[in-house]
Amino acid sequence: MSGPWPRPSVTVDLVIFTVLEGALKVLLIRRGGEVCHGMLALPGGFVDVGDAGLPRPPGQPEDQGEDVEAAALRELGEETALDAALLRKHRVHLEQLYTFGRAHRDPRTRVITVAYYALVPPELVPLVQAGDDASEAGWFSVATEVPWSELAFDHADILSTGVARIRGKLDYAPIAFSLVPAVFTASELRQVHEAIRHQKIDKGNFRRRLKRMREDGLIVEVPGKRSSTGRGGRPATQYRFQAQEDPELAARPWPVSGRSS
Amino acid sequence: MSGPWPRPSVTVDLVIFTVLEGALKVLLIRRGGEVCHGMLALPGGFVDVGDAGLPRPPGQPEDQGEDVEAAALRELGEETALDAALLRKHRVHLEQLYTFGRAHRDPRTRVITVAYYALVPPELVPLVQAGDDASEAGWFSVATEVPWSELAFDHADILSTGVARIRGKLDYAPIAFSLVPAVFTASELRQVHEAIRHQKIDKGNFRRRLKRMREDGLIVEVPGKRSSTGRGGRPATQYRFQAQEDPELAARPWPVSGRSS
DNA sequence: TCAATAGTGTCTTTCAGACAGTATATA
DNA sequence: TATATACTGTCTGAAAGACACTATTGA
Repeated sequence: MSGPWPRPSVTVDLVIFTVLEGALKVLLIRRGGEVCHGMLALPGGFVDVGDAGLPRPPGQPEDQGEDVEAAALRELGEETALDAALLRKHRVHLEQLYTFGRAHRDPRTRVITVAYYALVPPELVPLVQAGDDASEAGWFSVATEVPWSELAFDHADILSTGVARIRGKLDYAPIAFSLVPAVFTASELRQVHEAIRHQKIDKGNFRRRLKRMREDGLIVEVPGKRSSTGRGGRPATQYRFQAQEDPELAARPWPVSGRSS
Repeated sequence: MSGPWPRPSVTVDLVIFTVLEGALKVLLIRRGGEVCHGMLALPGGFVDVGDAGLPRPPGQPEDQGEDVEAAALRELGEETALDAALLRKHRVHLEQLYTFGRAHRDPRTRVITVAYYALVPPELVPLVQAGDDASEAGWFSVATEVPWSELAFDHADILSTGVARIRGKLDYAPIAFSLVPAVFTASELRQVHEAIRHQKIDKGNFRRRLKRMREDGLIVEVPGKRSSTGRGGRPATQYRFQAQEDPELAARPWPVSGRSS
């Protein structure tokens, strides 16, 4: 029922975001392969599925390879040249975005891709070595620099979906905290919101939200003040994100009914 | 780079919801296969990928099979015994949920599954023939009847994700309209909201939301009144959902910069 | 008449947007 | 001093929750 049947290739593609100079940016690499040669593309690669579906001696169990999530994490490390410890330490956020499975989205062979997005804090950006092959690539401002019509395959769709996703979640999920330094000021957090929404936000109103976050224990004040810009002005209070226990862990929609036997 | 490599199997699994007797229900089928025999499972099946990855005469193009989305739609038709025309006519909602790609989630071979959820209006439920093989199966109340520990594979995770998704989208997406008859009363729509959220909603406050929907052109009044229950009481005003042009069609996050050449 | 359902109105709280004003730093 | 940034307060309106009330049907 599942052995000798034809199977698709499965890849992961990554929409890696950061915020630099007040602008939302995405990491793109220059393609070298046969197809879409020279175009810009999202980083990605094949999911390691071991020897799945290949003939093997009877009795030997199949090596099923890595989780799709693990493949995304591995690719993130490879494409940015950041090791797993750094990614963890700086709480780089990685989340599944959508699966793109149109036939012929890759003309060579059937490829289904599971897209993820990642949020890289600006402090890590100088360490990122985009693309092992060191070809022309790097961070592109989503608003002004991404050459939408020059993106390979359906990567423009994937990128659009990624931007829409972080915009949609910005107001109710801790998206922005993954795009500021570990210790941040109100202005820095606001500028990240402005970059993602691509519009100005009222200072006073944003402070009110910050105040609620503090009351809710979502952020805590950090001793010491710091000028956000360095170019003068009154120094700002600093904050730190206070990670909550993951609400998804308690996620069985209703009490388990259990087996009566 | 993509020919002779091992590939995973890819399936679609469906979380098919309806609301019956004031309760959110999901369609489960009794498994007959070798693995997880006798357990309950979400309906699903393999994505047709043509002859992808198989050896073929040089020069002959690969048959890449069907889109993943098309596979989900096809499975929905097969598992419910509803034809495509009926699904369209009754605006059955089908949307990608999440992709589950843990290694060993199926012990036989590496299987990555793209989960979709579907919303079936109650008027269609009597026509649904659950499972071609006609084994014991059917609609289970998510709150009281689903035997979570007896679900095959990781289908409990998939179902949980589906319930969480429609709950999260209930207040800002037209989820509920796909779970009432084409012409509905305020009470009927409210009961669908109550079933999904699994708690009572104040009549008056819900009416206020309905009023706004009418002002926004989201719903329109239908002439004629009808008692919701049939057991007496004052007859209710009827409404009809007014489909909007899909906002996702205008979705390029920023103006296309275009090629300068 | 009662029971059941439909529908209205009001009070309160929360929160966002707009905007004016004050406070503290550097040059 | 001027300028830049940080921070506070106030007015308004939109919307949700709680709850009391009236209206119209069938039995």
